[in-house]
Amino acid sequence: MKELATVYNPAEVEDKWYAYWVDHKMFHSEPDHRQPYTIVIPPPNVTGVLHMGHMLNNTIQDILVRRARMQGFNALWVPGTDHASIATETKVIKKLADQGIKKTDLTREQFLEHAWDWTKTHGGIILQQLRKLGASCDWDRTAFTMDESRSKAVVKVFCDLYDKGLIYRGLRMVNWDPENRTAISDDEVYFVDEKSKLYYLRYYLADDDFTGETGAEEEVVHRDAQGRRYAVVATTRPETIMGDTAMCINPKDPKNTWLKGKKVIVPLVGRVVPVIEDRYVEIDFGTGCLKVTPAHDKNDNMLGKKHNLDTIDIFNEDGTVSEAAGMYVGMDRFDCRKQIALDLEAAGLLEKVEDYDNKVGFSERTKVAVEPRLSLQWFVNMKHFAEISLAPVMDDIIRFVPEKYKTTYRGWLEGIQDWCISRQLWWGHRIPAYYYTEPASGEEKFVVAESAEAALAKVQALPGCEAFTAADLRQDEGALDTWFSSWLWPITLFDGINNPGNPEINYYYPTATLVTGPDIIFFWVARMIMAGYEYVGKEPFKNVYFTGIVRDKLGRKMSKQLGNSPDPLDLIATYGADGVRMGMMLSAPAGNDIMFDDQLCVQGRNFCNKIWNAFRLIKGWAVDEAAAQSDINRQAIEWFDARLSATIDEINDLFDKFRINEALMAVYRLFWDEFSSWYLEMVKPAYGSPIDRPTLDATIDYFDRLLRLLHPFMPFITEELWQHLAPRQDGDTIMFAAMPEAKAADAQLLARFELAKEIISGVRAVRAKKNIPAKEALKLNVLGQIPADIIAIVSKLANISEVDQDAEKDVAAASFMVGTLEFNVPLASAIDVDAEVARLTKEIAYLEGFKTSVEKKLANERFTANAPAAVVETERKKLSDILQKLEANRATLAALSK
RNA sequence: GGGCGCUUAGCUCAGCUGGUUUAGAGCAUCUGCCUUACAAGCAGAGGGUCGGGGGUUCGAAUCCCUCAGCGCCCACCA
Repeated sequence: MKELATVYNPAEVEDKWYAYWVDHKMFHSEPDHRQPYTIVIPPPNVTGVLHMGHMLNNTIQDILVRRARMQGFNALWVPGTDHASIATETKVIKKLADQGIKKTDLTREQFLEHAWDWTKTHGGIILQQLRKLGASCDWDRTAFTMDESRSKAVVKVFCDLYDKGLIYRGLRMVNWDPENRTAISDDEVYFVDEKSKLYYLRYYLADDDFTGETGAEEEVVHRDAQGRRYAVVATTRPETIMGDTAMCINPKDPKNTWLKGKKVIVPLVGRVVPVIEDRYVEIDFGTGCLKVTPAHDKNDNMLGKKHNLDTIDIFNEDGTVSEAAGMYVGMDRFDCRKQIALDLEAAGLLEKVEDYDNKVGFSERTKVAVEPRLSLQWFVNMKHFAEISLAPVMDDIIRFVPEKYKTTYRGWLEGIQDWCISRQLWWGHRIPAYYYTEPASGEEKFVVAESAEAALAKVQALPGCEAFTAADLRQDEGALDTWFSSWLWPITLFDGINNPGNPEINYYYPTATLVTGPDIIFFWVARMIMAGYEYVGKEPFKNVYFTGIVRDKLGRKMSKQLGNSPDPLDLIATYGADGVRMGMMLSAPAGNDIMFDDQLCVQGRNFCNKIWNAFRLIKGWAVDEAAAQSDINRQAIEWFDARLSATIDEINDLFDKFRINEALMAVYRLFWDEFSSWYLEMVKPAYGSPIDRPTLDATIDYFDRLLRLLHPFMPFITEELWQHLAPRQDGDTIMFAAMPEAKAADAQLLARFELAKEIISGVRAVRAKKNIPAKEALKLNVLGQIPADIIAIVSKLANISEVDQDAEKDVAAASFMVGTLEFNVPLASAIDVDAEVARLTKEIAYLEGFKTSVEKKLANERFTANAPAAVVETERKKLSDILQKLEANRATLAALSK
């Protein structure tokens, strides 16, 4: 290896090693005799670009999969993309609009051609970006939710569920997105608090039979100047009055009793509608009168069904007013609201307008206000699926990390609604339902089949339909919800639907861990569990690790509008992929949002540099084959061996708990503090001197093991250094080097070294305080005894020329204590008596306070009687230690004061 | 409206089946060092009484109640 720069340059190594891994197919997996460890990527939108959320998510997956690979598992991480029906279709429509093309001007085939073009142009960019991050995906297996294999499976599942009676078609109130002109599921709607208006409208009594006599009802009846009676209805949506087919009151509402059995006139529209009674109406809201528009409100629809009301759909698919409304035809719903308010006002039918805070549902994709709309859609009956998917999560067969999401999951399953899976979109899996006209009745009927041919065969088998041709069948125009393909992802990646029980699905399924955000726990996680049990009979994954949301350091969600989201590729260019990965992981406990700050990447980059320089040091050592190993070196090796084992235990435990950020911190400290600051300083030969062979070999071995521990977190720098640490051959890689395992660590040995470290720090503190250069050797007096086998190490690292055990107190010396042991450092210059006195006085005051609290505790009979013996014993030990320390400090103080 | 979670050093977080020397880590800060691995560094130091209040207990950051603030999820009040 050539001369190494003092600063690590990631740009020089990252692409090189990624290409090496790919060229050697090191990410590729085939079933074999080893235990599998499978991760399926949450497929990003095919036309998406990498954002910080992906960075976090994929870094975690890569860490898990690389670690498993090194632990001897047959690790596989399958990549792929999602066709993202609505999102992609929206983008394509927008792009076409820029070219002056309207979707409605195109045929389905023409539109799909544009969509595929778009997909091919922008598709997979994100997968290229993942390579920069170091993602060790098996690219040979890259899948797409709309490729042939996945599409076939989706259709097969649809037909299967239909045959099982779990999919049905029905006229239902759905959430309608007028922008994309499609139904969307409940989960794709988000609610926003809006300052809106509450309009109070007059509904005059039809056939007012008022005789002029006033009765008890007088005070609650509204009359206009002519004495005509009317009811007042409060609504936020006056534009829907054309769809009113009733007015509803609560039968127990005393102030509206006079309306019972009456008919009222819908303002402006002039339609006479009945007053119905239903307990659903809140007496205290508004006037207690509710206008009922069965076509445009979920609850009104429920009322309509219950009371047999007409349903008048007054909106077109795009949210404009329809012919059926009879007025304002063609006007946009929101323009109509403004206009109708003006017209009502002019007609004297608007009582008043109040400010009102309410929630409005918006389409997640198009950000357009959702319109409740009655339409024929396809649904999955979820009751069955809820039943098969609850227990495995509650019983931890599928483990959720963090656990709190089990509650969320249960809550959703318990209140589950049928899943609307049809979308009036073209980009997606087309619904395999085929319509035909039944000759006998002239009614439209349909069959569900996996192909047009199969559908035709089915129809031809029906009486009177024998002569049907393909031209007599018309396939459903709609497509399926994207999640209807995603929920099969862990199965279809191994062809488990088309080819059940094949060797791949048997081997790789169930997968190990799913890493995803809690925002799609219902959309995706829950449904994969359902599909897993339905189609494989087994859980799709054993663990689900929910990541948090990546926020900026001010806690704001990263967004394009705010411009607070860094470009991941820029970050990688600046800090290196390893540095960025580390920055992401340093503050990412499972399920907690992470406050991302470039500073974290700086820390990651600095750590790379630290590793780099430790390597430079070791590689720079000359070896003396004949030299004997010193005691210091032998002890340092023994100690680090124990230290390493203890940390490996800790790391394993942390990984079991998915506390990955803490595992990283443990390796970080192991490398930086224990290895670099302590171990290397212990064995480092004097400048220009060679090192002995056994120590060099041991050090290289430790470095190798540390690189392996670090590799899942920082794949590039570890591969680079591992390659140069020892002679390697083409095809060698740290990726498959075994993850170091722990041996039993000698606790006493570790304790002895902790004491040595504290003594060394004590001496260094004296130096710092007295401004004594490190080069100047000092003498150390121990007022007692320290283990003989740490003397040499203390001497080397603290630059001590002589250690005097059982020494007498030296008043002129600087002193410090480690535990109850006192140390004196004789100084050439006089010590600062005033400063020492002040220090000791402070220390004594502290110990006195401490002593009092412990004594109080021990004097309490109820404490000594009730507390466990061990606890009382530690309190006694505490007290005796305090007394010893007090005595030592007091003696020093007394001597100084003489 | 219901449910869940959070509030510990300047920042981000551990600790919370109550007791392990009157709370730990990383970063940041301060002081001194360009000591031939690393100034993207080395050595040393300071800093919190655990959101407020009440309770249980011999003993509480750790359990209970309550108040306040923050966040998330679910829900058909027009």
